[in-house]
Amino acid sequence: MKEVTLKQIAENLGISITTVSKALKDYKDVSKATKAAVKAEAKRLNFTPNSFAVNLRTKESKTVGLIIPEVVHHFFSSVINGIIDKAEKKGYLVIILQSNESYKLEKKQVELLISKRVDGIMISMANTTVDVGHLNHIRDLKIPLVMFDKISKLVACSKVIINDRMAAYEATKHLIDSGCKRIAHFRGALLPQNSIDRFLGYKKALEDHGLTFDPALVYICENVDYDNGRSAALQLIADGHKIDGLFAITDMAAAGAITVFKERNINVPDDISVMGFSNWFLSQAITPALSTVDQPGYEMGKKSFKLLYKEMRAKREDRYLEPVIRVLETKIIKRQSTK
Amino acid sequence: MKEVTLKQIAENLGISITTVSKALKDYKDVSKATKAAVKAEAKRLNFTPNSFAVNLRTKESKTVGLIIPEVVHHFFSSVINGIIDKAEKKGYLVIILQSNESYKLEKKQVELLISKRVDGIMISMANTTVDVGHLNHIRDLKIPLVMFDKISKLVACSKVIINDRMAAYEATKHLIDSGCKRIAHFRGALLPQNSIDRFLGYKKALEDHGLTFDPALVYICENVDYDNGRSAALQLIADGHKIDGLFAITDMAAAGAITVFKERNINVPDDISVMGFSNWFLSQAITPALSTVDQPGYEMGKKSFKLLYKEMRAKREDRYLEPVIRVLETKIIKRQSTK
DNA sequence: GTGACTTCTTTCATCGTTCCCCTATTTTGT
DNA sequence: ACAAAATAGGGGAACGATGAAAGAAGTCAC
Repeated sequence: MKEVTLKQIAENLGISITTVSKALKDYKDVSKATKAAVKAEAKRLNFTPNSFAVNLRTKESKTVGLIIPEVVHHFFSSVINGIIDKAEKKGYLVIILQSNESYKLEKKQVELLISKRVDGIMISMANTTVDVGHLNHIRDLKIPLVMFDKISKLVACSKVIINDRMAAYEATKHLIDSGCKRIAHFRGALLPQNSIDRFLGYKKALEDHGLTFDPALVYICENVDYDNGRSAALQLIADGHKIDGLFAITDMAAAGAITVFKERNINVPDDISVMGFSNWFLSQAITPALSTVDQPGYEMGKKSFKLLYKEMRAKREDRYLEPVIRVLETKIIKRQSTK
Repeated sequence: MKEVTLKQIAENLGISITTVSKALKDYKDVSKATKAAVKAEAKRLNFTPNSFAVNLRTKESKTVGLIIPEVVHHFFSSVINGIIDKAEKKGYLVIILQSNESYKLEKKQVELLISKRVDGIMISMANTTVDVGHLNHIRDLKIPLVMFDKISKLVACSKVIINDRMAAYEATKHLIDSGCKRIAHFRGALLPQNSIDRFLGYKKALEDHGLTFDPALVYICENVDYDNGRSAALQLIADGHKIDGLFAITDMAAAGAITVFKERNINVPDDISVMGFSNWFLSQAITPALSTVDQPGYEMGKKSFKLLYKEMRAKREDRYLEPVIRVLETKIIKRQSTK
């Protein structure tokens, strides 16, 4: 039960280790006969190169790291899907870490990936991350880095995002187009940029279409989940606001609100039209089916890896690549929760 | 911009590489003074051991592989969550691959992980996997292996599962207890054992409670998703069966069925009570909220890694560990879709 | 003074590949 | 026929860390 190594094969065939190595990699300076013999013996012994040794020599591990806030999340798991699909095709494996929205953990994980010497890193920032020193550290070490979705302008690396502001603008416009005059907004916490951008898009859409923006109609959902949506909706009702439209920052929050409306016999969409954001499974399964903004998670994952891959290749060839920013298309999905 | 190595530190301090190595690992045979000097210099230069070299020497990478059918899936992403949380605490990283329910891909991925020399492998089988040669190959190589959820009896390794049969029995019993007399079942495809087990649990519950099992009331959902649930429900109605209960193999399928029932003005739970399986987000967000079986994904992930960890430790110490099977508790979650 | 012991440090061999740089041998050109 | 070039293969030093074993230096006892 010994490990099969190049040495083993070389001894069996009475040739040098070098020749075996070259033969297996189809170097031109080995004769066909030798190559054939080596390959046959390698197959016979079921030889697989020791990747630890290869890593050490080549200084590459064909492994990339991915840090995301949460795994159990429709959008992020779609991104993971896109990343590992694409990565596998290019011969890369993906190590996944989740920051649980914690800056401290995120920082530690970055260091961990660096010490593991992954060939590249992809990250979507935790909400609580304000200092980006750890991310710039990655750049300082010349490790390829790509950020997606939750990014920071303070890090000069390639990024893949959607235009949150425009998407929110379109979502709000859809509500306006369908006749809504007083539109509330359930926004996220103050920190992640996406939450701000979506809010700004909402506000801009109102202003551009002759509706006055009323800050009282904006509610904050700390975790943008189902329960948050419920409580914001309850608060909205308790506050006695008469609205005919709601744009919620996530589908979960929208779903929570819809449940509350149903409980209170408020008809969706006749009394209040509701727009969500993300297009999770959920949105088609609830009643009424939720109109929402499709956020292309899988595409984002694929694109992110693609950019990372280019950077890794450039690095290998000692080239420098100017960071690029890719903005992916979103689209409005009209279902039954809007007219 | 050179890499910092032991050699570097040794030269700076005018001592040998070995001493540096030992000092950093707190070997007892290095003087305190030297240790302090080495540590100071290491910190000053920001030294991190080259993990490639360490891997090669120690023949360990502190990395484990995980193969699952799908990432974008509430249950599996919960398992991932449990695994990487636990793994990280023990200093292990997790490489995730998804088989997309394909046997061919799964097999390739197993070989890939073996060639990458991960310290252990965790897997939940693809539905289409019947031959388990690739899994036994893992065992032959003495690589620690743990299977979870979708397992095979033909592989002698540790496993973490739920008792699908009993859980389905309990779910069906809940329907019976709430007064249902004619209970339909939306089952999964023929292949994965879970699907069979749940079906058997359903059948047994009927028989044990004096209800006759009617094969005509069992519908097959190929992908057990929302659309499958819808079409099965439509078929059920078209077939003209009068039922007062439905046990669907997944929450998604149950949600699809409920939508159809609502469209046809069939009241849930008054006319038909519905039970799902898994307890996804979804189940609390739809109307009526879905009664279901809670499947502890996070726990399963944690437990699986724990078992793998034990095996990896045993291997390092050249001990042999008898495979164990852990059966996790499920519980019935009563919501509004059942009486 | 010499053997026996500590205590600290170095030497050396490895892990398994890769790749630069040689040496033979054969082929080609003129 | 002989220099130049092409072909085939081998030697051996890395890569960076580890650890068994040997060496050096100092301490102590009798």
